Amino acid sequence: MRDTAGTATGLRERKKERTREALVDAAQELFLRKGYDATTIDEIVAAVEVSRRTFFRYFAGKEEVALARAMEFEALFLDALTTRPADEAPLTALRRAGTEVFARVVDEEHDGAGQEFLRMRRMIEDTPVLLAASLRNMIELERRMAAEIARREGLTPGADRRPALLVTLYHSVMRVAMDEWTEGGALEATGLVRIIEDAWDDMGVVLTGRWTADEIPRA
Amino acid sequence: MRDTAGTATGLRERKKERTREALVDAAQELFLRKGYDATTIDEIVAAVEVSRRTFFRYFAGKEEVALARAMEFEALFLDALTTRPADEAPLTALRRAGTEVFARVVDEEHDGAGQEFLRMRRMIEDTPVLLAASLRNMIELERRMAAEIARREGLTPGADRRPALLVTLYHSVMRVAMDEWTEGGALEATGLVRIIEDAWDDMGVVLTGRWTADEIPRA
DNA sequence: AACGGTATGGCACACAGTGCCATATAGCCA
DNA sequence: TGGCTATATGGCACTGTGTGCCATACCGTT
Repeated sequence: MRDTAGTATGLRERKKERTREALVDAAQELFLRKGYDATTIDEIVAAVEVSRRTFFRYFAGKEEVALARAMEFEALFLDALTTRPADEAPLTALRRAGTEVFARVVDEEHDGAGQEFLRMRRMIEDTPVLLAASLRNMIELERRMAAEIARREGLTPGADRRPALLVTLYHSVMRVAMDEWTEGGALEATGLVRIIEDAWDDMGVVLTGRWTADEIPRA
Repeated sequence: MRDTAGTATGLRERKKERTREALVDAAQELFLRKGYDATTIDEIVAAVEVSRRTFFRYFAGKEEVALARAMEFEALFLDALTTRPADEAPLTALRRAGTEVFARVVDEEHDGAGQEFLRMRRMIEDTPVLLAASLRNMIELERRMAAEIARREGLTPGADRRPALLVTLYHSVMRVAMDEWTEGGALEATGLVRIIEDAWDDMGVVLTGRWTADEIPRA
């Protein structure tokens, strides 16, 4: 998940990139070992030998450094969606972009990346302020994805609510599936794939099946 | 939306309740007038003539006092769901509980309650930290609602994922509908009802219609 | 080699939030 | 009525986050 922006050009740029990565890595290590709240910014900057003031020039706050990797993931996801073939149906493009990026981040990279990914997710989920911020990021990602779906379908941005509904539906299913997967402590990606497919089937049943009352009720 | 917990018994209890209400009201007035970030806790407690230390005995922080009314609303919603007739289908119970509580809070009460409700929603949506916290509250509400749905359907709590999917689907549709309603600046509840129904129809199309690729894709 | 833009460091400060202890007061019992 | 006890409150000191301001060091360029 490193070097997302590609190779830096100047010496200054490279140093900045290294400092930023060092801060994220040191912060994550501390967060996972001591917990988010128990970790102070002073400890993070001490580990990287950077001043406190400099930290705030790289990140707006503690939240941002904690969610840095997650935000990179979201950026990759959005990129993958943008580069999906135009003839794919919206939901198909969404799902394939998701699995594509997920596989690239978790399976690939150095071993243990999947483990760290899962541990970070657990920590975020267990830290109220991080959970809140990550949900806010999700909403923002949904907005951008909906805009992209609208673009690729040739719809005028705010006129059709279907892109927004599709994207939020996708994230809803994914969240329920991820919760179930995480809760089960399962680590194998194949288990997650199965859960996701079952969840989509269940969602179909929930919205259209007899379980809701033979039809979508009119209030 | 006041006196949610019913009439207080002792003199002490009543005074506490009055202090709490005064703090919420003063805070909301300041937040709406000056903005959330620009309002300090010192200003809030000065308006109610209470010490800073006391404030933190009523609320865990600034966020909590800002979202106090929203949390009361959520509690009412959950209550309404719990008292819905058992023969209603889950989604029907959910939608009727929602409209019921919404009508009670916005239409009823003193005039202008709808206006204030809308202004607070806008402020929360425009204040990053409040938006984040309110989304976290939503997730928590979803959990409790899913548990209630599971209970009324006689399902073993963690075994079936349909309650979770149904509840998150409901909130997804409502969020898209509310966004659209708020954005349009519409104030009439009838407009919202129409948007909600249309959104449900669109969601049906999105999940099952040809727009997604003639079927739910298999990854 | 000198210059200009930029990254950094070191304050000082405002504000949120917490722990501790002293004081005041409601509720209760003799 | 008078006193006792539990509880609510206020005051204070302290930690930690986040920001504005200015001096300094360094990269990149001419």
